[in-house]
Amino acid sequence: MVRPPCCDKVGIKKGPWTPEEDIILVSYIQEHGPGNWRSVPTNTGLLRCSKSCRLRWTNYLRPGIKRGNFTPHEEGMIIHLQAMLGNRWAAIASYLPQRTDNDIKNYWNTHLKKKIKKFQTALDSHITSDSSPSHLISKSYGDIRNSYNCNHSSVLRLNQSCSTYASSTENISRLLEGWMRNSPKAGLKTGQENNNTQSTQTKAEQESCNIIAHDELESLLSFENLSSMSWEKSSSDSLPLESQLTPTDRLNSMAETKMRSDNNTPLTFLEKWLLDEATTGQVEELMSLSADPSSASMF
DNA sequence: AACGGACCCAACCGCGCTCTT
DNA sequence: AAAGAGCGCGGTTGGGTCCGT
Repeated sequence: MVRPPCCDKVGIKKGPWTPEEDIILVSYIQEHGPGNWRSVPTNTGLLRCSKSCRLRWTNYLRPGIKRGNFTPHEEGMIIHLQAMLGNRWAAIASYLPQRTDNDIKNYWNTHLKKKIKKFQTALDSHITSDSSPSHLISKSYGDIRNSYNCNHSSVLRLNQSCSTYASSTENISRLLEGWMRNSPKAGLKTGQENNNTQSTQTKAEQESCNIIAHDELESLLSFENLSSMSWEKSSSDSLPLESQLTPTDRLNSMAETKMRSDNNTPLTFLEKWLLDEATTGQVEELMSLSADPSSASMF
């Protein structure tokens, strides 16, 4: 079936979205809700194809999106889910409701892939010289679990507090803020400003965060390489179906799953892992653990 | 200050799936 | 059952920014 790309039509605009376009799109979606993308350009007068509108909404304007500054916990989740699911970014993103698949994909391609490659090289050379003591492996496993528990808790909090359109208003106000500055590059700046608004971290702080993340990554991957293979398949087998759910559906599903677990109904290993909140209180301990170079380094 | 390469990310492209007619 | 339309997903790219020289 050969179809001309919708964006090839004459009069369809390409390139970066302007704040004006963003406001039009957000206003329209606030009024009519997301969906029926075909009608969006027609009804709004936007010179964009439906696909472009959908992408702009889902990857940028949608409420509740967190941009930049991936936490070590998020990194851990992405790395592990990627190992289980492969490059199924939408499925991975469904476990991180605040993140878009595009964001995760970009982060993977620009940061994590390199880190893993670098680490793999180090691991290869390490394996040839020495083997990892088992107590360190199990400690590492505990770290990852805590990491997930922390993230899961925050996800649940997000779900409880997330008010879709209130948050969208916040997006618009941020857009307007950028627009009012009337910069010649306002359209391109918006994203950066959103980033900056949400993050007060300095470059140095981000760097130090990256170091922590890398330490955690190392312990994570040591587990990945040495301990996870046996359950990987059974876990992933159950995931594709779940991945079709929206983040909200998933959270509800996870809550239900937790209830099932209370009734001793079998869970997948991943579900158990994600939902076991018995050690949630150890999150702070984990954070100090992650920041402590002596505890993070296995080598 | 100027330049060039590296990096990052928003946006686009193309494929495949699902739903409708 | 077949064709077309709409949508979602993953891969890729263009251009802006950062950073070292």
